[in-house]
Amino acid sequence: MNTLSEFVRNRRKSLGMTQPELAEKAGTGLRFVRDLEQGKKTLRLDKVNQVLGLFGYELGPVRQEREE
Amino acid sequence: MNTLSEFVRNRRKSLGMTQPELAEKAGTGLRFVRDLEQGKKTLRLDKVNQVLGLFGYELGPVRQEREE
DNA sequence: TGTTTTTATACCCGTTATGGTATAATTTAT
DNA sequence: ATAAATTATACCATAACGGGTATAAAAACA
Repeated sequence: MNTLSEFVRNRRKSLGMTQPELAEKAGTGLRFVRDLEQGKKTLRLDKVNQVLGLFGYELGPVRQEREE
Repeated sequence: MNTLSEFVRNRRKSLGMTQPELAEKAGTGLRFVRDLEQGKKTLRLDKVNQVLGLFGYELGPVRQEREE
């Protein structure tokens, strides 16, 4: 389904972090981290990259996944 | 450098489309397509995906490129 | 079971992305 | 070279993202 939100949540948990901790380290608001993990589609690119950067990742074009 | 903007521009040109044509097919504004190809960092995720979808792509987490 | 921690939802509000339009700059073609 | 097509830049208006806060729900734990 939504690989991005799942990716963030899995990475965060595998590092033993809470949402507030992730938001603090990424320099974003807590609300944003929650929207991200909830699969909100209208997020801003730079904010998402702030979070992914903590994991050594960033947003880039990938082949479309099958929709659900 | 900015793989996303380069990706869009290359795909668009390889399909022989102009920016207005791409915007029209993607259902976004022309200004957005221009911002995208210019490497604007604060774009909205869903809008970028509207464009990438035309090429069978979408945004997803990828390993970070060297910033240089 | 009850308590604590974590996550989800709801609200207000400042900031800003987007779309549209117009104009300038650049590229391409003749 | 000039002319046409394409792309870049600038401005305005509206919608909505993100931050903050408070509360509710859920999960984790003893």
